[in-house]
Parts: sequence; structure tokens; C-alpha cells
Amino acid sequence: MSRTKARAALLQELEAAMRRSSAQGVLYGQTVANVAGIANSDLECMDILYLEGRVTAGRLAEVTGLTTGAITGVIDRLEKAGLVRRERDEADRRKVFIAVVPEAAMKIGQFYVPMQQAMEKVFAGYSEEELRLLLRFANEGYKGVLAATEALKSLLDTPPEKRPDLKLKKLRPNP
Amino acid sequence: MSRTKARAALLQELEAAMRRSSAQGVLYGQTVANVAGIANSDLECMDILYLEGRVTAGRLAEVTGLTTGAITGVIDRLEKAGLVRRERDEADRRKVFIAVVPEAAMKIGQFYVPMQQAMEKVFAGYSEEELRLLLRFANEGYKGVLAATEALKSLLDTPPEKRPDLKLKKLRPNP
DNA sequence: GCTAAATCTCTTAGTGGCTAAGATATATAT
DNA sequence: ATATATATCTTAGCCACTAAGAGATTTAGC
Repeated sequence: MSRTKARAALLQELEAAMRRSSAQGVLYGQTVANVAGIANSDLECMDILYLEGRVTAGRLAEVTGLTTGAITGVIDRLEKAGLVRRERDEADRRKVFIAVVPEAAMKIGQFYVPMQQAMEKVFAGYSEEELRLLLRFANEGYKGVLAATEALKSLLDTPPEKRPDLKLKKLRPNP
Repeated sequence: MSRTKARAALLQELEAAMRRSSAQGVLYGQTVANVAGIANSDLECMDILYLEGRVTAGRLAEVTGLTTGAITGVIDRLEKAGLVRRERDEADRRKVFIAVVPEAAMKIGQFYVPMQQAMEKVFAGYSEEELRLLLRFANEGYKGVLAATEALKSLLDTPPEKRPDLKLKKLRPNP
């Protein structure tokens, strides 16, 4: 197998491996929502709040891709469960900031412990330099996925016949 | 900062970075479903079919965590859209194998092109040896997440008062 | 300053995918 | 042969979602 061919095969394997693990990651999230007894979108919003801190209802809609109406429902449920609080912005009274209630949110956090433990075990097998490589990849990968999402969204606004011709890769033959 | 402290900080940063990119990955999937005009679960099943090939309806239920009733609906919709075919197992006529219709499924595949292009660009910045490291991590990570999912599911069957005490990490203070 | 347009969240009606329970058909065990 | 187990489908009812628009507040134009 030639040098470049080896790389191509490696890339293909990598893509499949990442797809698999990412699919399993989705399932983990669904399981957390199940165990925690909240809806999937509710958990997704908790996750965003964890990553971004105090954000407005509109921002949640923007990030999740849900309508503002749906977000109102999400916040209602989360607030009733005591996980978040609505906080009207005093500067712009149309806005509603959503803030997690840390003590209550920890009850959700516990369900990520199995995941954290599993990942710690995995990380233990890597040197600090290797971990830095993984970090670099995670950051670059994030930016890539973000850009891809935007590209795909913009496709939505383009009428099908005017879309740039996307060249398809062959579907992988079944194993 | 001490040697081990540096590693701890690195691990924390890594966790956040992976969480971010994985969340964005979920969003990408939702966007694909949107653009393709099919339900989220339908796309998830297409993905499983792509990864595992021809599988039974029951296996889809098992992997997705949906009830068999829900899967019937998924398959009905996918079949109506011409994306999959039901194939009764001749050996065991209770079973129904689901197989993708390759030509039609390619129409879905095209929506992954932006993602593939983005990832290709990212991968271009890595040597073959580094890619091998990423592959190793993706595989080990998959196993880790799989194990974590099982651990979490088993928690579901354990009554709350009998659950092993999960030690919580402090919630990250908001940025 | 006052009116019009824009922005942000919430409300309402209606839709669709989900669960739970059980029906149907086929296979396996006693 | 009968009973039990397995695999999928059916049905009723529920709940989160969308689309459309209302209400409240801010910003822009004159």
C-alpha cells in the first residue's frame, strides 16, 4: 500500500471511528435525560448554560435551533424543576436571562460522573504531550463542525436547483 | 504551576473542549435532519444502518433506546421516503431486516459533505503518526462512552437510595 | 418628543413522534 | 401438542414541537 493510500485509509477509519463515538455520545446524553427525568432539549439547554453561563432565552433558541415558543416551554419546565431561574435584564427589560441554580444543577451533574470516570481512565493512557495534541484537535474540530453547521444551514436558504453541486462519497459497503 | 497540576488543568480544558465539540456535533445532526426533512430519530437510524449495515427492527430499538412501537413508525416513514426497505428473514420469519436503498440514501449522504470537507481541512494539519494517535483515542473513547452508557443505564434499575454514592465535581464557575 | 418599526418573550392552536399495553405471528421447549 | 418465548406491529393517549401572532419594550426616523 502506497504512502498516500495508507493515509487515505487511515482517514476513512478515523471518520468511521469518530462517527461511532459521537453517535454513542448522543446516546449517553439521551440516557442522562432519561435517568434525570427531563426532556432531551431541557438537558441540552442545561448543557449550554453550563458551557456559556447566564444566557438569554433567545440565545438558547438560537443555539438549539428550537423556536422561541419551544424555549419558553423548556424554561418553564426547568424552572419548575428548580434547575434554573428567570432573571429579567434591568437594562433591557424585554430580555430574560436564564441562570442555573448551582445546587440543583449538581443533581444533574452526577449523571455525568460515569462518563467522566470512563474518560479519565482513557486519558490516563496518554502523555501530557499527547493530551495537548488531543486538545488542539478538539478545538480545531469544534471550529470545523461549527463552520460545517453554518454551511449546511446556509444551504437551507438556497433553493435546491441553485445549490453548489456537492460531490458525494461512495457509501461504505456494508461490513 | 506544578507538573501534575498542569496535567489536571489540561484534562479539565480537554473535557470542556470535547463537550463543546460534541454538543456542536449533535447540532450538526439536527440540522441535517432538518435540511433532509426527516425526523431526528429517522436520521439516527439511517446512521446506524450506515455503520452496521442490514439490521433488524429490534436491533434498531435496542441501539436507539426507542420502543419497538416507535421504531415501527421510524421504518414506516423511512420506507415511504424510499430510503430503506423491509426484508423479512426467510430463516426466522418473525424478524424484519432493514436495509438502506443505496441510491436514495446518497441523497442524505450529501448533507454530510460540509462536515467531511471541514474535517478534511482539520486533518490536513496532522501527520500520519498524529492521525494514528487520534484514531487510537477515538476507538478507546468509543469504548469508554459505551461502558459509561451501560453504567448509567444500570443506575436506572437501582433504586436511588441504593445507588453507589457518586462524588460530584464542582460545577465550573461561569466564565 | 412622537410615531413607526424592530426586537424579545410569551401564548395559543394544532401536529406529530413517543410510550405503554396488548395483539399477532412465528419459533422454541417441555 | 401445548405452553412459553421472541419479534414486530397496532392502538390510544400524551407531550414537546412548530407556526402564527400578541404583548411589552427598545430603537430609529422625522
